[in-house]
Amino acid sequence: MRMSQAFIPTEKEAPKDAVLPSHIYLTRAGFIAQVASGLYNLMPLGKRVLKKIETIINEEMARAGAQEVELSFVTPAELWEESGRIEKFGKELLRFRDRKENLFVLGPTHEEMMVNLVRNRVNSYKQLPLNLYQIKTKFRDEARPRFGLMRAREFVMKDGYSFHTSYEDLDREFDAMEAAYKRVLERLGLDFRIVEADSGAIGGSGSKELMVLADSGEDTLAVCDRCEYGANIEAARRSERREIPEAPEADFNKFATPGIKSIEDLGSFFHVDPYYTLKAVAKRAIYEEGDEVVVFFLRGCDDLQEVKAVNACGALDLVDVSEEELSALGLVPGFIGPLDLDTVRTIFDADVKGAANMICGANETDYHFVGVDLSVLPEAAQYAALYEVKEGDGCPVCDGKLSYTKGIEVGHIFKLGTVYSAPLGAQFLNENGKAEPFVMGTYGMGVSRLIAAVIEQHHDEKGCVWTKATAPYLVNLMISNIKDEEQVALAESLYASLQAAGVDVIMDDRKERFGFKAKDAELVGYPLTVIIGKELANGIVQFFDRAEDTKTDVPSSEAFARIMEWIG
RNA sequence: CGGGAUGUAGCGCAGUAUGGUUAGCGCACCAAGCUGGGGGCUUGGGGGUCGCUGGUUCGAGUCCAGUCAUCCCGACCA
Repeated sequence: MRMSQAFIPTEKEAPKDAVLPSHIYLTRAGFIAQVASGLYNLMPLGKRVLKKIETIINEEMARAGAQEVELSFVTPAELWEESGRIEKFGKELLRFRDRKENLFVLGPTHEEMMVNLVRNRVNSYKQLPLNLYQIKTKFRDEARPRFGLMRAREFVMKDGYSFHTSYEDLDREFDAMEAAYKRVLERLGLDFRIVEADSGAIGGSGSKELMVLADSGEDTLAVCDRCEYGANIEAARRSERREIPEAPEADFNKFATPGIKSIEDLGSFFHVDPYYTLKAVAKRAIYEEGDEVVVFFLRGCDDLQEVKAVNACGALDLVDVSEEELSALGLVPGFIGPLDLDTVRTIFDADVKGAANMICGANETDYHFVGVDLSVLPEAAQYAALYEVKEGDGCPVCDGKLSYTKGIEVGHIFKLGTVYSAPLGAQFLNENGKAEPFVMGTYGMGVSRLIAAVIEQHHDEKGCVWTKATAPYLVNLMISNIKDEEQVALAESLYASLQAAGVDVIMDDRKERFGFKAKDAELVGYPLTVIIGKELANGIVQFFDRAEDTKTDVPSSEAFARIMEWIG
């Protein structure tokens, strides 16, 4: 491409609405242009990057034996009613009627559509397993689109679905997809982590997220400093505690604790480690039908992880409860304890099961119990992991320590089982001629989000720094002075040779000054800019490596060979 | 959906408090010339329903009401 003819509208100033580096630079460098909230046009450079990512995904999917399809973007609402998700997805589903008044939705994800495609077409175990995917525009009417391509309403996603006769076979495919996704991200040149994730209300036995590590990531991850373990904070686990504080000596007793409501105060009042105090967190659990107050108990040194709490009580959501509501249930905020507490549902963190020497609220204003042995709790008490992992906690798989980092979720794979196939009646006949629902897996990857993720991870104060695999053009031939015939001649010759060699090359043949072109090259972020300028008089051109931010002199006669060598 | 802010040329902004010539500035754009290694200079140009609707007024970018849009914080996010 000749830059003099290219549509690459770069801008000196960032749009005032942009906050994230990816949003700022992709806009300034002429990759994307916003149309409305959460809607973006991709300009030529943006489209080229998208295609590169798509190509890599397609190659890895082909290698993994998945087949590409393309499902219609507009999907009949009946399918969503059939699966029951039309309510669940709520306002994120953009609905509309056609001229015959039939209701449709713009697909936010395509489980229903894919199951619908396969059911009644695949009806024998002999036709399984099957892995179908597409790379397609999706639409989710997000309550709050933001961060440019990172959280847009319309976006491009690779979504794959696999169909199996058994959970064992699903496990095999799940692992294969994890490996394939890993290769995709490695090829893109990204620093990432595959982490354990919350499966959400959908359930399923396994769920992993692919996280590109970047400070601007919206997810908090707990990662091990020694091994590969990583998990979304919502699902993170830790090893058994090794250092248990010395236990306070006290017989069971009721103690006056005037005004001592917080764990911190309680600890200093009794001079005990918060480990031996019992924290009570009351929430209102919202169910599909009805709601109730649930009190979660955990050690004072731990904090409640809300997603784990939601899963533990099977609620759709947890909301805060007012002190008045608690009082109405006979609960005394600041003094809530588990003993003889039968007016509300309670759930205990597994770590307090059978704990002794505990201090807990007495369900009476200004009183706590000391020397409590929680083995007195009824057999039927519910225990679950409720704690949130903290930095410094032990890794659950090795001797390492966990620390927090931020990640951008660019992929999510999980084992669906029969969650969709059963309600949608998608079945096959097994070896015994008996009908069974497909066992399914689903594998998503945010393709347009990956464009932003690359820049979040690879940029500096001057602009984008594309990786070799994602760059819109790998090599930029910059003619310093377009009036210099010698410079033009060399550039033209290199341009032709590189094109013939199949290299993605662009030539800056604009009638602009050196500085302008240099700034532009840095902003757009071509991995290699070959500066053909005044040094050519001495037989020298310069290689500007964007990622390394270095300039290297190269004899002009060796330019082509050295470019090919640089590409590798 | 709660809280906050902003809409003036393609982009970034001033002007609005206290209504009053022809609505300004920088960048970008067009023309000519100079310049040619870090977004260069000079001269001359083009480009505006001041988000929209209604109201107050002799007169509204400016005041009032409504409305739409966009962004930020939070809630939400298979």
